[in-house]
Amino acid sequence: MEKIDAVAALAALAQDNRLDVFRLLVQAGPEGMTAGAIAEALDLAPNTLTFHFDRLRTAGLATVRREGRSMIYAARFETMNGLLSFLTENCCAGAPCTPAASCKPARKRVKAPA
Amino acid sequence: MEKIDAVAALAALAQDNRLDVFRLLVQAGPEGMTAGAIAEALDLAPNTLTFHFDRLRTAGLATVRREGRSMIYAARFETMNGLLSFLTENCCAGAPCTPAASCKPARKRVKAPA
DNA sequence: CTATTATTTCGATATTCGTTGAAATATGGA
DNA sequence: TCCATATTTCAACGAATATCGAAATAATAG
Repeated sequence: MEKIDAVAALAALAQDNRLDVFRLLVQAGPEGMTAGAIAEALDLAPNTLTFHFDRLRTAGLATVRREGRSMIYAARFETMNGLLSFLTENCCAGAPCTPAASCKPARKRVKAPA
Repeated sequence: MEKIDAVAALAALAQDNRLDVFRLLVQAGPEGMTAGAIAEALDLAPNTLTFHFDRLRTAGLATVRREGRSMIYAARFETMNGLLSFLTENCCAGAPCTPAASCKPARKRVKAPA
C-alpha cells in the first residue's frame, strides 16, 4: 500500500461514528449489512450515514451493492490488511518485528436461507 | 487502548506531513531527533512543525525533551503498539487472526560519540 | 398509476484543520 | 550585556469536515 492510500484509510477511520460503522461492517463479515440496519444500530441519520459510507468507499474500506430497495455495505478486508502492513512496516522501520499484522474476515455468519 | 484513543491516534497519523514526521521519528528510534533536523529533512516551516508535534503528542504518539536550545522529539512506540492491537482486534472481530501486530523501536542507531 | 420504503443528493452551517507571517520566548555564546 | 540560534505562540485565513433539513431518486407493493 502506498503512503497516499494509507493516509486516506487512516483518515477514513479517524472519526468516531465512521469507526463505529466500519467496526459494524467488520462484524457483519463479507455478507455485509444494509444501510438501514446500520443507521438503526448506530442511531445515525441516513444522509449522514451516506456521507460516511462515501468516505469509507473512497478509502477502499467498503463496497456497496444494491439488493432490492436496500444498499448493502461490506468491509474490504484487503484494504484494512494493507493498512496494517503499512503501519507495521513504518512503525518498525526495517527492524525485524512480528511478521506483520494480518486481517481476515470474521467467521462467515450463517444466515437463515431466504 | 480505548476507542477514543484509537481515534485520536488515527487522526494524528491521517495527515501527509504528520505521517512523514512520525515515520522520521520512528526511524530515529528512542533517541529521537531535534525539531530543526526534522524541519530540514521534510522542508516544513518551524511553526507548522510545532503544530504537528502538538498533535502527535496529544495523541500520545510522541514525547519531547529539551537539550540545549533544541527540542528533541521521539516516537512513543507503546502507543503505536496499542493502536495496532486495537485495529487488529477490531478488524478481525473476534475471529482468531494472526497473533496481533507488534511494534518495537527500530534498532538503536549507533551515533559517533560526541 | 399511486403510495411506501430505502437511500441519496443538495444546500446550508458551525467547527475543525493545515498553513502562513510576525512576534515572542528560551538558551547559549561573544 | 548584546546577539544569534532554536522553537513556540498568536492571529488570521482558506479549505475541509460532520451534521442537519428538505427534496429527489430508486425499487417494490397495492
